[in-house]
Amino acid sequence: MAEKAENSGKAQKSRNVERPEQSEAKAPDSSRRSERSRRAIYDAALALVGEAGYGRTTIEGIAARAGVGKQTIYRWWPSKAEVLLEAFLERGDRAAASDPALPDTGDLEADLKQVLRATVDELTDPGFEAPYRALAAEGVIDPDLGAQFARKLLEPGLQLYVHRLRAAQDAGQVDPDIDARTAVELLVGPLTHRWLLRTLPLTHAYADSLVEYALRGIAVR
Amino acid sequence: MAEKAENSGKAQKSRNVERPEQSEAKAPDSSRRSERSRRAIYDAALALVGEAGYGRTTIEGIAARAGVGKQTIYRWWPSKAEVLLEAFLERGDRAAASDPALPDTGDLEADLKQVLRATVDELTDPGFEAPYRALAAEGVIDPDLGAQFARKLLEPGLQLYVHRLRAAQDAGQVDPDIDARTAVELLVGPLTHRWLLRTLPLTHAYADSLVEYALRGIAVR
Amino acid sequence: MAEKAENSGKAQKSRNVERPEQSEAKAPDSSRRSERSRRAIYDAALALVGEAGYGRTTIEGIAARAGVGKQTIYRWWPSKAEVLLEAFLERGDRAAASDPALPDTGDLEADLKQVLRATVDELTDPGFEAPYRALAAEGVIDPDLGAQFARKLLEPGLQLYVHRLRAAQDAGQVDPDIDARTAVELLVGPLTHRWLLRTLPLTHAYADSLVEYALRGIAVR
Amino acid sequence: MAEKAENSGKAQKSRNVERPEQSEAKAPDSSRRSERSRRAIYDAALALVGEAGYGRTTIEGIAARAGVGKQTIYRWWPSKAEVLLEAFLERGDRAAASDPALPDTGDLEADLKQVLRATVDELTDPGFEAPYRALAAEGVIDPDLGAQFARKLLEPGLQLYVHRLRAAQDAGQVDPDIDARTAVELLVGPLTHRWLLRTLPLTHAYADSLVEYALRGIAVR
DNA sequence: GGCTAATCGAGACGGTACGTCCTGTCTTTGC
DNA sequence: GCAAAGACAGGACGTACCGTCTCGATTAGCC
Repeated sequence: MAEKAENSGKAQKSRNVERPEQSEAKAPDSSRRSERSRRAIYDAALALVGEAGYGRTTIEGIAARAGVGKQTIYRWWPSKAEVLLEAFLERGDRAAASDPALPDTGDLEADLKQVLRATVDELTDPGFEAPYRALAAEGVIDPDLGAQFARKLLEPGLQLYVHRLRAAQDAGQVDPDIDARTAVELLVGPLTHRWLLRTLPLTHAYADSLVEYALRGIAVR
Repeated sequence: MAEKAENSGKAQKSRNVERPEQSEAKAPDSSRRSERSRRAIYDAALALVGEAGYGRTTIEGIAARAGVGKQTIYRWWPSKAEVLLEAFLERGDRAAASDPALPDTGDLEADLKQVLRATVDELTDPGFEAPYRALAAEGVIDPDLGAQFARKLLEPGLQLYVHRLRAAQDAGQVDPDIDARTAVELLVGPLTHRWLLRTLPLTHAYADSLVEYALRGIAVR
Repeated sequence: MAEKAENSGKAQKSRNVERPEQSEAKAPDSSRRSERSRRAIYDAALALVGEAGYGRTTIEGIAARAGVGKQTIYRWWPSKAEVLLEAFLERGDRAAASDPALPDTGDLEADLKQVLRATVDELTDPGFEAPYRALAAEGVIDPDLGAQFARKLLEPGLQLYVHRLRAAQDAGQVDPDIDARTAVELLVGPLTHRWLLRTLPLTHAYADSLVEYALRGIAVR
Repeated sequence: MAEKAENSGKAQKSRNVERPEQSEAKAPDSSRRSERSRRAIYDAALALVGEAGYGRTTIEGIAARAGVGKQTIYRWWPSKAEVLLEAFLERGDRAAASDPALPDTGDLEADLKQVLRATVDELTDPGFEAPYRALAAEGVIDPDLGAQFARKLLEPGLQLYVHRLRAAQDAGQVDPDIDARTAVELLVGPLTHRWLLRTLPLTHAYADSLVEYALRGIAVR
């Protein structure tokens, strides 16, 4: 506990990192930004969250570990959470780029089971879990950050499922009247539910059951 | 964001709220506890979380608003999150007690749609949402609190669904080989997913779709 | 150089250390004040000013050296300068108490020469000089502090001279029409001038000359 | 209070403003110096010290107000105090040049009273007082700056008094055995004392008294 | 009259200290 | 002996400046 001052409301979020040309007040000049510092901050942030947890990770701590002045963090990010989000995206882009699509062997059930099992493994991987949980939790509270979290981190992954299901619909394996997006959530929603809320253990068997039940729900009648 | 010092790990300090008699060091005598202060603290905590958000709610603030010494809070709760959890339980017990079971009209689909729609309404009710989100987020990060959150707040509700589904199985409306618990998560998982992660709006139509898809998945073949 | 934020204008000076009963806003309860911390802060402040100079002495440094939280300093003093002023007074009270009057051997010139020579020695004593200069300089800039400096530190000493001169007037050694106070300043003004402004070295010979010239100026005609 | 980092000691850094040709490292080429910037900096420095006080005047503030880069200040001056000192000298040179000698009507007492009264007026003139006090205070703490302050600002003025007194000695109005320099300090020392240390108000009447007492002290016997 | 080198405005950088806020502990006083 | 009150050591917050460094863009002074 013991959070000090939620920045919600300050709202200079998403300031000008992406659109530096239209700022009204006092935008830093991103063309002169130190790439070295940016990377060092990402590394320090991810490392500290992994070691100490989100709540015990401080901006001062990140700055010190990165060998950077505090102002360099405050200049470019509006909050600790956004530092972590960008750090995560930077890392995630590589992962996403390396495997841009879900497998399609023609056997939808086998493909989905494989992917959901892999997701279970990822969500229980210690190195991945800590910062991801931290971000998710922060997004639960802060609508602004939550929206970014969903859009930048979650949606790209969900769209892969949507494409795979549409392919299955085209192949006549899934009811064409089904909304693919809702069907995707039928799969990943329960998984996320167990992971976030810790109601029951997250296992491969559970992943398999979900695929089976969900596919029955969306099968061609 | 901007939480200061996560209590993660510190939380399992004494836990003598529930078992004050076996404590090792110096348990306060709960028989002399001020009921007046306890209630005032709950009220203040819920009010402040609603007004300022979880992160901007402080123990000092709760104490001041409740007209109570800080030590009175530290004496009886190990963390800000647990104060809020108990405050919520206190309030929720009344709600749960007032309506202890899901409706059973014989029409499973109609019953579930009604309940899920009501859940959607509850999750988007401003007075309810703020502290509930705060607790959920805290539980996402803190395994200890998360376990309590799941056990005390979530499970009782989920069990109502399980009972209703078992009744439907007994009535031959649902495949008897289906695991009722997993089926429940097929319903509430996606709902929770949208609520927590804000991927898409949470609507009655979505609740209806979930019921339809899920029921097809668990229907008698 | 590089002073950061002069407190002039903030003006919550002389808050309630002396009159804790009439405060309007949020006066700390001085009856519960830690004597231990107070003394440690005085010691640390004087030591640091002596070692590093006034400008390089920081509140954080004083707090750290005294083993005290910063807030304990901010709670009781409005500025670094006032900490030092009180530290100095605490020390000075003992000195003043030990020798409450100027010598009176009947020979005014000899008495004054002795006292002024002693003053020269004091003003050039390294341990005494650093904090005294620091306070004087701060008082030069800050009218509020300067007034306190004059009233609490300077005036008591000047009054000793006034009494001695009045005794000399009563003894017929000094023109009774002379204003004793002005005569005192004729003696100590030039001394202070050389010390503060460093125009020329401060020596016993200079002290003697001042006494001679000044006594000629106020002698019985 | 709240000065941040006194530059004491750092001040003798390069001093290449006056001797740019012998520097060891990399002296800036003063022939290419921007006169425009130099004046703008002086103006900004004096204005800010007058408006906000010495402690709240920052190098960044001077640069911003002067429309100048920070480095332009750091390139040519070793400290904030020296900027102010030079700004003052620039202004003072004009004043000194316009009236290079004390009046000599033959009536020493009248001449001195006139000059001391004028000094009193100057020292209480708001526009003059703020930066002059600031410099004096800085010189009280920083020996290096204090020496410059005395040599460049004070001594020229004091020498005018010395010359006038020597003239009076030659005219047989003052004891020829008196040290003129000490006699000058007998006059201006007490005045400065009251001004710097704020013991009592600085008035024309006080100036007159000082002249009278001092002249009696140095009169021909 | 073009070349070149240094100064210029600008401002990002690694730092330090600020003064505030809150933590969790401890002590005093009253009930 | 719990409670209200609040002082305490500690530590992070976000801000303000420090003095250094690095960017183009003038702008000399020398060819």
